Parts: sequence; structure tokens; C-alpha cells
Amino acid sequence: MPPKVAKRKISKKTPQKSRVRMAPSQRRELILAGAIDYFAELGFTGKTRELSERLGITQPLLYRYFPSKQVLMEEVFEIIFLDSWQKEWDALLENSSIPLKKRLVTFYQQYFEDSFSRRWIRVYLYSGLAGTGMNQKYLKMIRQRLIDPVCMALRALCSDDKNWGPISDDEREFVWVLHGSFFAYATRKYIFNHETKINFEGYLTRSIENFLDGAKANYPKLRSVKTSS
Amino acid sequence: MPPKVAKRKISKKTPQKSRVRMAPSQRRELILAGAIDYFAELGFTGKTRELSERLGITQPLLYRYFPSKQVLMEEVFEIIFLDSWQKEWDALLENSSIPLKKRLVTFYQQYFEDSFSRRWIRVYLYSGLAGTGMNQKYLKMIRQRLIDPVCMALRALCSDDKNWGPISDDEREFVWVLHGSFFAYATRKYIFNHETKINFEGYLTRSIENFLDGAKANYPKLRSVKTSS
DNA sequence: AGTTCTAATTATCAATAGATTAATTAAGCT
DNA sequence: AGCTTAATTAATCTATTGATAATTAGAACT
Repeated sequence: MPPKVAKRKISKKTPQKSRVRMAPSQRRELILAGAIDYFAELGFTGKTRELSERLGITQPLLYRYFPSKQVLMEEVFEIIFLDSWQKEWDALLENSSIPLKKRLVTFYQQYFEDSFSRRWIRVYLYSGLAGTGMNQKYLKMIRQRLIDPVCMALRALCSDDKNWGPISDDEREFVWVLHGSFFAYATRKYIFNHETKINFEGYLTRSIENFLDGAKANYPKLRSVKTSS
Repeated sequence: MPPKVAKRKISKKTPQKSRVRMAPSQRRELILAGAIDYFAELGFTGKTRELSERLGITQPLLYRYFPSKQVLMEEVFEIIFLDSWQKEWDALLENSSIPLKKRLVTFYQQYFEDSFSRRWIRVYLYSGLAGTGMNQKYLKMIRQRLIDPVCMALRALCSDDKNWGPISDDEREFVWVLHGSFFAYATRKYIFNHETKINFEGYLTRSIENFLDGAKANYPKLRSVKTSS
């Protein structure tokens, strides 16, 4: 093994890259924003050199703001997940003065813009495949803030009985069918690039209508269903 | 740049790895089977060394049977996709002497075993995220062999009118809702490790029942829907 | 038991990519 | 104008990993 002599060339005058000097917090935000786009497309195979190039900065600069690629990606995921729920939605979904159909249509119109978007879906799936624990947290949140409230609304819609007891997993799965079908739609669109020439508005409304029509007849049956393996 | 002299150490006696000598075709199959499992878990970031270790062979041996990792993975994907449709299903789905509900229940029971399995779902998503064109082919097949036949069955179920003309994308999306909700269920289970304590059989039946109940009321409306952007 | 064929192994190569370091440069505030 | 420090330049380390060349040995055949 040859002895390693650290020899560093002293540059005299070299062509300089145009340089923008930013406040650290600002630069950090910029990097994060770029990283979200980049990792949404490339996933874990994304390269720090390529990311820095897209950002118009040098690669070592990334390490001034983030100790490692791993940490950077983790922050990206966290942002994606935290940004995925608007606080107003809680009130909207539980507002029984609005017909459930209208609540759901309004909610999903917005949800498709924010969360069932290209960036979000891709990061979400990358994160799931990689086995980060983040998706669990997200699923739990969806259950608490979307699934369960809709279950309660369905109970109110389909039955006068006030004493159902705790929400069962069977009820939850009933509602997951609706949510899942939209998730699948977004996945087809953004992961598999499946194009359909439909009026999205109409599709959304019809899906929800159809779901609710079915629920009126079938949701009450879940009242007496015993959960077993 | 120092001249590179290819110097190879001549081993005299070295501890040998136990070696099994197999017929090429047999070894090939073995590698492929292992690769399916391996790449289903790890995706494109899977390493040839780790794969070979799992297989109990040395890494260079992979290259005796496959010219590159890329080619090996492509074969894996092709097998996964080709294996995902049983020929009997075509006849089953179009067999109008069986009630549609029963056809669908039977179909999805089997489909969940073969295609909405852990291995399949993961490879399918890896493939989609990586942007291989394979998913398109698969989606097209699903449309032809599942979506469209179900559309025709729904027409027969919900209306006496025999002159609907060609199937519209709105009708297809109506059916995709059902298929998509099952896809999403499998994704939740195998990608996000979401556990639910439900009776799967009952879940499947209820979902299909609910879908058909809704369809009876709402599918006929698609007859006159004009598709627009 | 030796010969031969070739499956499988051992030993590397070469390229990539995460991460670090030191010196230098220049943006923009006071 | 001077100072602070963000950012670049440039070089490099190190580990990983896809891929190849050279060597060894299993078993079928004579």
C-alpha cells in the first residue's frame, strides 16, 4: 500500500460558480423544498450530487445543513406527512349540519390536491417500501381523524339506534373501501401513469353517492357482526 | 496515473466453500426463485452479493446465468406479471349462469391469493416507482380481462337496454372503485403493515354486495353521462 | 482411475457515491 | 473599508457494489 501524501493544490485564480449567500434558515428551507421534489421522483436511490446540482449548490454544502442523506430524507418524510392534514378538515367532517355527501365531496376534492398528489403518493410509497415506521403513524391519524368520524356519521345516517358501542374494525374497513378506492386512483395516476379521460368532479361525486347508497342498506348490518379471525 | 499491472495472486491451497454442481437450467430456476423473493423485499436497492448469499452461492455465479442485475430483475418482473392471471378467470367472470356476486367473490378470493399477495404487491409498486413500462401492460390486461367484462355484467344486471354502445371510461372507473379498494387493502397490509382483525371472507362479501347494491341504483346513470375534461 | 468438460469459486477491478477536510472566495452587514 | 461567515473549489477517503478474469473441482464418461 503506497503511503498517502495529502497534497492539496493551491488555487490561484479559478473560474467561480455564481454564488448566492443566504441566511442559514432560508438556505435550509430551500434545500428541503428541493429535496422533497427530488426524492419524490427518485426515492432512496437519489444521489446527493444530483440533488445539489438541481439546487444550484455544491454537494458539500448539503452537509453543512444536514449531517447525512439519511437525516435529510427523514426530514423530507416528516414534512410530507405532517403537511398532509389540514386542521379545518376535522371540523368539516364532523359538521353534522352539512349533509354527509357534501362533506365527503368537499373533503376529497381538497384531499386530492394536498395529499393524493403526485409528490405525496410517491414519497408515501417509497417510505412504505423502505419500511420506515412513518406510515403507521399516518394510518393511525387517518383512522382517528377520517375513518372514525365517517363511521359515526354513517351510524347517524343509517340508523336511529344511539347505542352502538365502540367502533368495530368491520365498520372501519367499510369506510376504508371508499378511501382506498381513491388512494388506488391516485396510485394508478401518479405511480403507474394510467390516464383516464373522465370528469374528475363527476367521478368523485358518483363514487361517494354510490358508497352512501350502499351504506344506507348495508352499514346497519355491521351492528350485529361479530368480529372473528 | 500509475500503470496498472494486473497481478493475480496464485492461490495454492485455500479453504473452499462447499460447492454444489447443478444442471444449468436447474440452477437458473433456483436463482430466479430466490431473486423473486429477494427483490420483492428489497426492490432495486437489492444487492447481488446479498442475493447470492441467500441462495448459498457466490456472487459471480449470478453473472454466469444472467448478464446483469438489470436483466435478472426484468425477468423477475416478467414472471410476477405473467403469473398474475389464471386463465380460468376469464371464463368465470363471463359466465352469466352464475350470479355476478358469486363470480366476483370467487374471483377475488383467488386473486388475493395469487396477485394481491405480499410478493406481488411489492414488486408491482417497485416496478411502478422505477418507471418500468410493465405496469401499463398489466393495467391494460386488467382492463380487458376484468374491468370490461364486469362492466358488461353490470349492464346486464342493471338494465334491459341492449344498445349501450362501447364501454365508457366512466363505466370503467365505476368498476375500478371496487378493484382499487381491494388493491388499497392489500397495499395497506403488505406495504404499510396495517393490521386489522376482521374476517376477511366477510369483508370481501360485504364489499362486493355493497358495490353491487350501489351499482343497481347508480350504474344505469352512466348510460347518458357525457365524458368531458 | 484418469480424462475432460464446465459449474462454481477465488480474487480483483473499476466506478459510484456518501462523507470529510482545507483553503479560498466573496456577499452583505455595520 | 473591514469583518464575518456562507459558499465554493478541489481534493480525497472509504465503503459499496456491479461486473470480470483466472482458477479450482464435481461428476460423467471412458
